[in-house]
Amino acid sequence: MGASKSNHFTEDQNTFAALFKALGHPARIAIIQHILETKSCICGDLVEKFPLSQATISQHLKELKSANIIQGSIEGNSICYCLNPQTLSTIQQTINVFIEAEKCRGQNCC
Amino acid sequence: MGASKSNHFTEDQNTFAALFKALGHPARIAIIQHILETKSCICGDLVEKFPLSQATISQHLKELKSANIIQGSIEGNSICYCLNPQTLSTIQQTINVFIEAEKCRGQNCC
DNA sequence: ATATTTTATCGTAATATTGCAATATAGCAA
DNA sequence: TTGCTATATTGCAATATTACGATAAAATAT
Repeated sequence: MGASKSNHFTEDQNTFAALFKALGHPARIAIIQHILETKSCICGDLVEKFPLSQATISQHLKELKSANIIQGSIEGNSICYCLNPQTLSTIQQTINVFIEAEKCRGQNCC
Repeated sequence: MGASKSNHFTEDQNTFAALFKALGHPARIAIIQHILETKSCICGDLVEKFPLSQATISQHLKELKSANIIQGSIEGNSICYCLNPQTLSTIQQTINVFIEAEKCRGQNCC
């Protein structure tokens, strides 16, 4: 026991959970904010900006990338990561669905 | 090492990460969807609906509650959990800020 | 080719999460 | 009170995540 029983849930439930999970770490939120503030996101910049090792930053970038939240392209001999607007939109829609459903729910019991 | 270095990040970054983290498990997404679909959310219902033990369900409810995503009120000798619209709204706003900033960013490098 | 720079991966340790059985707690019913 | 029902908590095992040093890999520069 201890392993997540993801096979007992729907594909959507697993997909949404994976997206939110990828956002569920302050370093990864900070990385996203850094991408938004500066034009590019080069791993080395983050290493200077945050008190995390290069290996750790690289790992967080990998997680954001495998969740399709960011995408990278080679730029010189470094890599530029950018946000993937489509994935952000998917996350936005998920939250919107929750909020709309909540509005249509009528009187809550609490 | 291994502990999250949350003290090195801003309060906002930690707050947002905590909210997303709470949504980062398929069972917790499923619980939210169940609350939205049915009028009430009583722990026992979830135990019947999902292949998880009562202890596990209770633990997931506790996490959603401590993230302020749901709130509970006593109903007979069971407890009714409802969504907290304010917290959903906070999450929505966070995503919206990301998307707006991305739109204003101009040409991406990737 | 060799050195330099930049990012990725490996190996490992510390900590956190997930899940459940067992038990505790709280409210209701009789 | 005693018993019943519903949820919470505790304790523990299995797995996952976080972090970093060391090293590898890939591209550029000399």
